Amino acid sequence: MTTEEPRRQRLTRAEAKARTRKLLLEAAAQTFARKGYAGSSVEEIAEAAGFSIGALYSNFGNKEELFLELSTTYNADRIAEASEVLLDQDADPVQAVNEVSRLLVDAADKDTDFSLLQAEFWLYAVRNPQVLDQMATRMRTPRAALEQLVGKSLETMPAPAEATPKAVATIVAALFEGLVRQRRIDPDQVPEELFGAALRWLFSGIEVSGREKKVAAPAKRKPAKRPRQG
Amino acid sequence: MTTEEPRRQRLTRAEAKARTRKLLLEAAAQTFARKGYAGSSVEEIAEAAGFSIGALYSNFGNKEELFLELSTTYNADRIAEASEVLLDQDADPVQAVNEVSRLLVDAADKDTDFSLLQAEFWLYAVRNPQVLDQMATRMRTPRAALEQLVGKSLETMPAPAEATPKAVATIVAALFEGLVRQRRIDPDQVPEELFGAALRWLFSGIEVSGREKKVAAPAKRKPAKRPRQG
DNA sequence: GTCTATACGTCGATAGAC
DNA sequence: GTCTATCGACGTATAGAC
Repeated sequence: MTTEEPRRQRLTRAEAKARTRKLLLEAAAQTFARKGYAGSSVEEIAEAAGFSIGALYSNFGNKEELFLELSTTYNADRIAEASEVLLDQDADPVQAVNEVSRLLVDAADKDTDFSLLQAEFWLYAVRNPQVLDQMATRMRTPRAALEQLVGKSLETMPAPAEATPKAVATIVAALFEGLVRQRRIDPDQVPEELFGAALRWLFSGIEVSGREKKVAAPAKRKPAKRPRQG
Repeated sequence: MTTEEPRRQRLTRAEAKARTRKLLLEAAAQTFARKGYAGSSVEEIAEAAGFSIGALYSNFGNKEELFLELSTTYNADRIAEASEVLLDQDADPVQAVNEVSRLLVDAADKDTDFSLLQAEFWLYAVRNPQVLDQMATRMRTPRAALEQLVGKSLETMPAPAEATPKAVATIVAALFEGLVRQRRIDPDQVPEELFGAALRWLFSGIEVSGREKKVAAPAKRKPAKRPRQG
């Protein structure tokens, strides 16, 4: 056994490095969240992962590349989870929005690093225009999922023309983000129910606005909907 | 003239220092916004203000104290302006909310440092619990002003019991903050009208929710309102 | 009250051993 | 592929001249 050829002991060669990368990225997430990008040293990150500085530079070009790769993979992971949940809702679309918001609040409370990292990513992007485009692009997938969910809700009501899925999705996302942030400063001021209440009021308001204007010029709607299920 | 006693040339002694402090704080705001707290050096700040490192340390204990004082004075200034505008509205409370949101969007677009600094303050506060309390305290004044404005709007409609001024003010603040942030990443996705639209829908939704429940148990209200004006 | 010079530490990144 | 040792640059904060 011990004299076996080193060609593939277990599949160690490539996998060991992948494992190191993963551990380094997790340590980076923790460290960047706690100390910020500029406030975190590569030594700190490497130590938190149980490796040395050399191992870090063997896996990432430099500190900035590590940070940018984290901003990609970290969000990609969350988005994968969230998108599944968002699109897997068969129940009332309106109720689904409520449930989703509940799930997101839970996640935000448990994963205390999340909002900190998002703030770091946002700051970095705003300060580095070329990264800003990347971030806008990455946000497109989860945003599309949210738009789809919101769109389904809007179809159940006589929404006004201004209440496009895109516009309402933007409002919902902003609302959520803002409330999570406020909640970190003063949890008592932002109880869990507030998320659901805000969404209910928002959609109720959209509905009555649509009703007041009667049927608000639905001419642009494509008639070819529900390609399945019929 | 030149041999005159130096007791008070103009009132220079105290005022010169105050002027230096002010210039340093302005330079600090700019630098912290552009580079972040940890990413900014005291030398950079001092240079931007046209002074030396020594002058900075002569006016502030250290980098952290400069940052914390900035977080106080900077917000105090904005709050003073905003509060005036918020409480000076004699028009329709509902319309006033719209106008205020318009003003705030304008301010956010012009003062590009604002949201960056707010993000820095928020991150610093979340990472330093003792500072978090200070921040929560400082936010009380502007929050009270917003609550008052929101409260006036709510009095004009049959709002449900859950729609307290405090709760709705929290939602409005979160909405605004979230939209401003989104707008920095992708301005096209967050047009100016979206702020007003979101607020109209929100308040419309609150109104119909209150109407559906008829008069929603206003038992908790203290009868001793309007101590003046009667 | 402000400036110049400097002490002292830390950080990012590299080179070479294993 | 990872670790240890180290270099050069930069950062905070202080001391003393003016």
